[in-house]
Amino acid sequence: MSQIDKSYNPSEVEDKWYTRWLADGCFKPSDDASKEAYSIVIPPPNVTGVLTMGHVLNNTIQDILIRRARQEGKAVVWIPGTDHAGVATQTKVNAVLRSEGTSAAKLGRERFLERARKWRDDHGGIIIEQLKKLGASCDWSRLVHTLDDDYSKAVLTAFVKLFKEGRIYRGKRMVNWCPVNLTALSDEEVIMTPTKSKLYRMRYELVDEPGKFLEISTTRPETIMGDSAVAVNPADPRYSHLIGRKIYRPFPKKEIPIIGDSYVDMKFGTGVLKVTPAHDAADFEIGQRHNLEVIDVMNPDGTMNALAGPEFEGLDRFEARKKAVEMLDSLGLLVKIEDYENNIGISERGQVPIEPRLSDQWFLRYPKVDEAKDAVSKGLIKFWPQRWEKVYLHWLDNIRDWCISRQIWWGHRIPVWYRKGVENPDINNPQEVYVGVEPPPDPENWNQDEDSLDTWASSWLWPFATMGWPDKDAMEKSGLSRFYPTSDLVTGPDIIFFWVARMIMAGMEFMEGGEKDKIPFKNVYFTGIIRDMQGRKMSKSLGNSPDPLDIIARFGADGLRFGVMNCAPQGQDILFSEERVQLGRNFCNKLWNACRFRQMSGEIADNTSLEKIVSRMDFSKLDSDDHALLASLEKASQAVAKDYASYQFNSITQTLYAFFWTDFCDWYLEVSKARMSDESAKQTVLAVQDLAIRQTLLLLHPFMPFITEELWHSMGYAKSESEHIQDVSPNFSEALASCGLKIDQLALETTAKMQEFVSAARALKAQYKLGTKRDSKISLLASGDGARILSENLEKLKKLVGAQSIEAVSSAPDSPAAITPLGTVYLDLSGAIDAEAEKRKIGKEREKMLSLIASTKARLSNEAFVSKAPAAVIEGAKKQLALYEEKLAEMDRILKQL
RNA sequence: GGGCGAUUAGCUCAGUUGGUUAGAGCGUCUGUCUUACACACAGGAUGUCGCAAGUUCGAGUCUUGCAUCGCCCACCA
Repeated sequence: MSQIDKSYNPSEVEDKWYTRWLADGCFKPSDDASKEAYSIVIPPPNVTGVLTMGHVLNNTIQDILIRRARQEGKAVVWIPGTDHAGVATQTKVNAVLRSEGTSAAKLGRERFLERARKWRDDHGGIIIEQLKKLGASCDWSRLVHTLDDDYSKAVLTAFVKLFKEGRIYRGKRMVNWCPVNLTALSDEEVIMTPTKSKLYRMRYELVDEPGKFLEISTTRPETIMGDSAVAVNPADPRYSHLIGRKIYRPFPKKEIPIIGDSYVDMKFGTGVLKVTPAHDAADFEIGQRHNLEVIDVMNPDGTMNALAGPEFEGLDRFEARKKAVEMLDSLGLLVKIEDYENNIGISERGQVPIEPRLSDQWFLRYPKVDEAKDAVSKGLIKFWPQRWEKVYLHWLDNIRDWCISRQIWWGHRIPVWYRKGVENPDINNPQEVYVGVEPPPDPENWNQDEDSLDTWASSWLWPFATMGWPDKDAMEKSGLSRFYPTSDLVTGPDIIFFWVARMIMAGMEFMEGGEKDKIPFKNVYFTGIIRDMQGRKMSKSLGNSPDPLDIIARFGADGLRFGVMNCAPQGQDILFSEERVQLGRNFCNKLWNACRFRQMSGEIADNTSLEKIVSRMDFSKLDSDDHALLASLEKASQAVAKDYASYQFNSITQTLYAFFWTDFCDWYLEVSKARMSDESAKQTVLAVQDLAIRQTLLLLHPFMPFITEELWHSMGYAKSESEHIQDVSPNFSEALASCGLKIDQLALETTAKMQEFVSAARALKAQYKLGTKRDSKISLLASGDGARILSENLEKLKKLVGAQSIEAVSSAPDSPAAITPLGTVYLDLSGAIDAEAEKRKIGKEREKMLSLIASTKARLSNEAFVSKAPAAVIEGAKKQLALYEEKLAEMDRILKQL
């Protein structure tokens, strides 16, 4: 053991221990088959991303769970990995290429992928190093990336299986098209955003009745050219007679039918809807019902094509909108323009409005939907907080097929090959379409599908594909049978559909055994979202997103972790500011200095086990403060265990903070200062300190791994250089009991009384500006067991109050007074008492006391209360009243004397 | 339109089965380098617990309604 430094230097300590932990293999699971398994798979961050506060929150929670499980002696593994983030990465690489004056199209698929891989390797893995700085104790030897060969094989295996089951199909459907990234997106990747726009009222002329018009409202005049009908509700008396007649589409001018469809809302706008099957999902369905022509007037990039007419061709869709309005106006067909707010679907990646677009895509009919619902509703998988169950079930109840194909190259290419030279190959004919994990044996005769898979169609396999699935040997090697299902999943509710729900379905679909063996995890803890103090989401553009690495450099990883966890109630959003971290940093410093004080107080004896420390105590020297401290610590340990069971992390930090700062440092260490001058008690007091610090370090370790490990060693708790705090059980009560140390719970009461006494005496001194004087003369007119407590604890109390003497007196001196549980305390001012001030003070307290007595009396004389309330409550009220009356009498006595 | 969450001290939040005088951190005011820690210590000030009704002997806590803020879901042009 070594003398510790004057101030805590986190960066030095953190680097030292992280290196040691890696070298000692601390993050690898135990092979001991008798140990209970505990596992977590990390939500894979984007491989080219950097650490955000969201990651800090999420991974700190996982690390806490993981480290606590290690302390409990489980075989623990936390599997790390990264995600290839298809569209996001391809977008970034495209931008790089653009800046170099080239493009993906110019490079071609192979060269583009080469380039993207290089970009990934150059920028990738930063986040992994950052997670290490945070202290994340992942088993890094298991690092998985979704584009690794083995993982890719899992993705393709899943595809092929689902294809063979008939769950994957290809079809021409309306999809969400991103005109920036030129790919289809799933419904979940579209963010509905209220947007200020315009509602254009225009009029179309009836063909058989020139001069007669129908008024129609639209927000998208640029799609007029794609109109193939006008629809009204058949039940609408205003228009039903028009059904079957024709109307002119203004440009390109053409006769189109008026149709009746009950989809049309009679109450909206004019009750007349223009139908553009190629550019609106609802219109497409109407078109299907009425066999309407589908006129696609746009290019994939959102510019207008030749079908839109020569005035429009080549124009961007928003330019085309302006142009269309101008044309309507000049034709006299524009009735009015209103301001209007509507929901527009925005591409999550491209940040532009998506375009409903008809295209050939691959879809998945989700497997095992009912099983996935049951797993959660029956409690096989528990959600924390539970309310997310509703959200989850609602989504599954309304689930629609998943568009899994993306028109990008960065990802898993769809494992489907079409025989060369076959027009419209039949997907069910193996002669014409080959589907397999391995390419066809004669690749020269086939063309592979150009699309790749949605990234989530790879990450939904994460809990088992990271454990070697589908390869039997790899599964054996990584211990799938042992670590799957995983224990806990920690993630944000924003990806409950993207990821959580899909993983559950994937587990049910691909894993074997009973439903209990198939589920991917037993608990899902949903974190809140980290926001700034104004409640805004953190974002790069707002510049309100602090760099966690910078915070770690200034406050230490432990301070960051503790500060974040301290303000993270279960599932509520977190308003983050640096002050939170200061709290954590300050707590580290408190811990550090308490240990320093312990070291300065006396040589550290054998601290290598709880039993050894207890054996150093002379039980007869234990006084009420020792008992109270240990009782309080026992309570804290139990509260912590209970909070882990319900994932109440902020409650744990609060419990430990309060115990250590208030009970241990503010009271016990101060008390120790007086007691340690008594040589006969000193060793026992030091042993109690050692015991309390040891237990605090153990309980704190999951939250603050670095400083606790450092102190574990420097305070001599480690049995050897190679023992780590993560391997030591945090169990306290049973361990104490087995050492024969019985804790007197009643001591808590005695200590509480002394604390109140000290507090009151100090306040009295402060009132007379004597707060800093150490030589005050104090008298106590004792009540109850006050005299005994005073005499037994005289030295301590003198030191704590800052008194030269505390004398028990039998009659009240003429001095300022305060009422305490030990009796009435008097401060000797040698006659310099300010009688008026005293009267005011006591008078104020007396007022309060009178109202308390009145309300308690009223309660007790209430027939209904006395007859219905439980006996204990009534008894409590009576006791209370007696106490109040006693105090009142004492106040009256003091006032009279004044 | 449907669902969920929040509303407690100047700020951010605890308050888990309804039961003594509602707590913490930060901030603020006063004093202090008191043999660990000024990232600290001691003391003080600050609350009709969003509003209204109800249940109950008793409500910050349970019920209903309302208000404000936030989030999620939903094909009204």
